[in-house]
Formats: sequence, C-alpha cells, structure tokens
Amino acid sequence: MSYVLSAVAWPYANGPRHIGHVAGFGVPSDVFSRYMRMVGHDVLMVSGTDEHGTPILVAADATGVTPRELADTNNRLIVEDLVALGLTYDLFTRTTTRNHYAVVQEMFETVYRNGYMIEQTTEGAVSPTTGRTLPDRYIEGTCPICGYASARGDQCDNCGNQLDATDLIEPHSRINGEVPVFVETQHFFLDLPALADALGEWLDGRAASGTWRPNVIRFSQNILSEIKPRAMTRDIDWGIPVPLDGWRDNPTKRLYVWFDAVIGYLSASIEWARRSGDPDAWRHWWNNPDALSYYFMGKDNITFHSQIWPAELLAYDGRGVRGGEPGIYGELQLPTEVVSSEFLTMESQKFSSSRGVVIYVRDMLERYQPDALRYFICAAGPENSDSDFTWAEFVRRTNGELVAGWGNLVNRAATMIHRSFGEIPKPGELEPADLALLAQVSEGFGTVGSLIAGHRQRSAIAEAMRVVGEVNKYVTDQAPYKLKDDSERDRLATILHVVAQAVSDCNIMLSPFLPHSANVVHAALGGTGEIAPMPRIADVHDLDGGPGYPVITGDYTDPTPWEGRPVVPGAMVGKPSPIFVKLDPSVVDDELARLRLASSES
RNA sequence: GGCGGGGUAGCUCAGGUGGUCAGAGCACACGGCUCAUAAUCGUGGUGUCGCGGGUUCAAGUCCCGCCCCCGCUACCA
Repeated sequence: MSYVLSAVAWPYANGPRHIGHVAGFGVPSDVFSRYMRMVGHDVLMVSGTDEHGTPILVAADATGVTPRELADTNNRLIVEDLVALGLTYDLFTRTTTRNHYAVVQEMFETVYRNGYMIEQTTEGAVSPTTGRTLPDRYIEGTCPICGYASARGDQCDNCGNQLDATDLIEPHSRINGEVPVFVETQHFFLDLPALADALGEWLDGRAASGTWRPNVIRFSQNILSEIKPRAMTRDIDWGIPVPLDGWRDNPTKRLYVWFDAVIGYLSASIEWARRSGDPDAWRHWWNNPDALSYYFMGKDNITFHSQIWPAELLAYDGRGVRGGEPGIYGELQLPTEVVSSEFLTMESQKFSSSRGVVIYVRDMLERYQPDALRYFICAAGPENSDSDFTWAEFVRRTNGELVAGWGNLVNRAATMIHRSFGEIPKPGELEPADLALLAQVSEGFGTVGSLIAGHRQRSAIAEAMRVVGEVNKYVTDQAPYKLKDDSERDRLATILHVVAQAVSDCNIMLSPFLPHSANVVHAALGGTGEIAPMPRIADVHDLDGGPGYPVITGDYTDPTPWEGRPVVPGAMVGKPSPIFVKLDPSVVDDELARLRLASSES
C-alpha cells in the first residue's frame, strides 16, 4: 500500500463556486480519494481557498470591504458548499494562514538562494490613483491593428492579435476608467529556462508512464518549448511579502498569487500534520520517492501544475542547471500525475457569473440531493472533453438512472425482504443463477476499481450501473414475489438473501460516487454505522497566532474495504422509504426560466 | 494568428497501438411481469462514421488538403 496525496485545486475566493468548478476538481478528486482509501492506501487529501491576487482586491474595493473580509466571507461559503457535497478533505484550509505565509517564504528564500529567482526591470501599467499594478487584462483601449474599440491589454478579441498594453490607443482601466501610467518596476522572475531540462526529463518520464490523459501531457510538453522566465512578484499590496531585505517591508511588492497558491498543497499538508500531533507526518507524502501524488483541476490550471509548480519544486530541490541544495523541507517530490478535466458548459454556454449563465453549488444543493449532482458529474462530467450540463439531461439522469435504476432496486429489494421476513433471511443452497449473479457483482469491484484508478470515472460509474442492471434482471428472472407457498419458503429466503447481498455489494461499489445515499441504503438493509465517511467543518485557531477560521476535516480511517461484505442474516429490515427524490419534469422549465431571468437581469 | 479538442444512429455519447468497430444509453414500437418512486425484464437499429484525396490485402481507426463547432492563448486563479 502506498502514500497517496490527493492535491485538489484551490477554489478562488472572489465569490461562491458554481457546479462547473466542482465538476472539474471537487467531485472527481473525492471519488478517487474515497476509492484509494477503500483499497488500503494512506490518502492525504488537501486543499483550501486561494485568497490573494488582483481579482479579490478589485472585488473587495467594489463592495467597500477589505480583501481579508471578502475572503473571510467567501471562504466560509465555499467551505459550507464543499462539505454539503460530501468532499472528504483531510484538511481544507486557506492561503491567508500564518503557516502558509511561512511555508511560501521558505520556498521563495530557498529558490532564491539556489539561484532560480532573477531580478529584472520591466515596464508595467499602474493606476495613478492607487499606485497598484494594472494587469493587462484590466486595461482596455482601441486596437492599433483593426481599430476595435474594446481591445484588451493582452490581445484584441476582434482580430485576435496579441498586443502589449503600451500599444493600445487611448488605454484606460476597466476598473475605474482612468488612464494608466507606465513605469519601470523591479520584479523577481522564476528562471524557468534554467529548469527546463529537468522539467522536460520529468515530463518525458510521466509521458512514458502512459497514465496521463493524452491532452494534458501533450499540452504540458507543448508549452515547455516556449518556456521563458516568469514574474513571481507583483506591484500590489494584497499578498505575501517578499522575504528579502529591501522587499520585506515594502508595502507595494508582494509575491504573485500563483507562486503562493500552488505551494498550498505543501503548506496544507504541513498544517494537517501539525494539527494531527505529529508535525513531521507530512513527510511521508512529500519526501518519500515511493509516494504518489495526484493533482486535480480544470484545464485552465494545467500550466500552473505541469510547469510552474514542478519548476518551483525543482528549484527548491536544487535540481536545475545551477544546482543548489534543498531547504529545511528536504527534497520534495514532483507530481505523479496532473489529472485535469475539461470544462462543463451550461445549456451550451460557458459559465459566466457576470452574464448570469450559472448555477451555484449552494443553489443546486438547496433544491436537489447532493448525490443527484454527484451522479450527474460522475456520469456526464467533462472528463476528457468539454461536456454540457442541461436541466433536461439532469432530470433524465436523475429520474431514469438514479431513481428508476438504482433507487428502485434498493426499494423493491427492501420491500420484499421486509414483507416476507422482516430481516435478512438465511440462505439455503445456492443455485447456478444465484452464484452467477454474485460472481458478476464480485467482478464489478475489479472493473470499476481499475477504471476509477485510471481516472475514467464516467466508464466506472456506467459499469457499476450495468451491474445494478444485472441485479434488477435477476429479481425479474427469479420472481421471488411469485413464491407464496410454504413449500417455496426456502427458495424465497435464498433469493432474497442473494438480492440483499448483491444490493449491499453494489452499494459499496457506488459509495465513492454516492456517499450520502450509500449510508441510507446501508441502513435500509439493516446495516449499522456508516460505510461512507463524511467531512465536517471545524472552527480552528490559527496555529501561529493569526485569526481563526473554519476548516474541512474528518475521520476517514478504518474505511469500508473495496470488496463484497457478507450481509448478516437476522439484521432487521424495516419498510423502506425512497432513497432518491424523483424530479417533476416541470423542473426543467422552472430552472430554464430562472436562468433566463438571471441572464436578463445581468 | 498560434496551440489543443471535437465533428459516429432522432438525442447524448463509447469506440489506446488499423482487420466481429459499425456500438451503448435515451427516445420510440411491441410483448412479459406486478415486488418496487407506473419503477422493472425481453425483442426491434438498412447510420455516406464532417467533405475530398492517399497509404494498405484491409481505415471512424494512419497520411495530405478542405469545411464547421468549441476551448485556451500564460504578468486573468
């Protein structure tokens, strides 16, 4: 068994998250982590909210609060949403903890000492009133090539040409309309070319493993060919101070949000260890060459996980052309696999909070069961290509597959057992049909498991549902409801025992995908305790004297093994109530009307 | 413009390394069953695999050209 790090993308705390976000990083990472625990690995699943950077500063200014206040609000919203979805983080923290600041600064200092942070002078746009850097994207003007009036500082959306902000005719800030001034400014650049060979070697090795999704490895190798130094500091007053003399106390220089955000995987692991009582426990996942690490995200984050983050690690380890020595954390391991998903669209449109094309996790969970959303994401999510969320498809998947396929099987099984015996009956001698069904279910664990391990969750859940279909077929074929004579009582007991066993096993097989209902099904068949662990929110103190904050954590030790588990004859089976809520078809029109309203108001 | 992904039955989509690869689910039709949230089980598919060339004994599956859709394009998380 191995140490497995589930490194889940850090949701940005400039607002609540929508279902596209959790489809990309949330649910897939949780399914994977739950499964890996069930097969016996030591899983550490960490993440948190990413709270630095210009967008949060801008959003805070717009609403008249401090960036910290804005982050506090959104951090708690996001924490509540992710817990409601049942995502089993060992620790979900945030980037504004003192622990994170210290880890980030240690990374920077070591990378700097090893010679991979180079100081350069650049020209940047700043707001004359605030003195803050204006990122190119926040500058608008007329395109010097085609004359389009709303070209951005980085490119023109009309003619597609790449631009420099200084090229724009009549440039102005998209934030407040003022004319930016261009000034010379000093910044630290991560010397990616000095790390390119090591990065390439690592990527080649990962490519050779054949386990990465093809588009992810291809994209990663592609961007390596145009690698150049990249600024890791900003002219901004919201972020982590640069830990060097002359910079540390400069209120206008901070580390780039992406430099610090990816370090969150390490800092969260360290925070988890410190809270666990064994402050060095994180080293099992980070210093151990045999440990495995999987990074889950949407495709817009690939660059940062297959280039920037590994480059930071290589620089920290001293493995670039300039050599060097690791810092106090020792030699840190690079990602085993970058598991990127594509994008979910909404009724064929790109999600857009500003245009009202969106459904927030919170709104979804207020109206529908968390496992209904999880089922949709697992069965139809953007795993290897973009996929579309439509309300019609959501209702169809829920009613036709979850309710009619799986929920109904549980219900018919429990009803028959309850009426005939009131408990799980003792089986008589098993007939070939009984053995054949149990064998199919048993094989399902191997098939479904290897699909989850290979990040093919759509196929995995489809296979599990196919097994569910086999059980439904068995019930129809054996027709236990026709066995009413006393002379048939033994056979009836045997069939219903086999059904109970098969349903119980399917439930374990589905539990990584549908953890909430797994516990309900388990109880309906007379089981005790929970077979799928659930996360909880804990309000904690900052370990180093900062303000307190909520975290997601949980006890996921002693997992249900990934295999069939004998049902216990004699366990009480009461009259069941439906597991899943069947949706009224009017849901489609109602939700589409809601969507139209939201987009017309925006 | 560059890079990437995609165009397969009415709909949603599977189809690593070329030879049962022409498929699944939904929808639809008919039949069975009645334990179950009218749920379930069985039977039924004559599709130019975007278009045009090419390689090959053999191509959705490889090569070239073209058309269309989508995403990304990094100091925006």
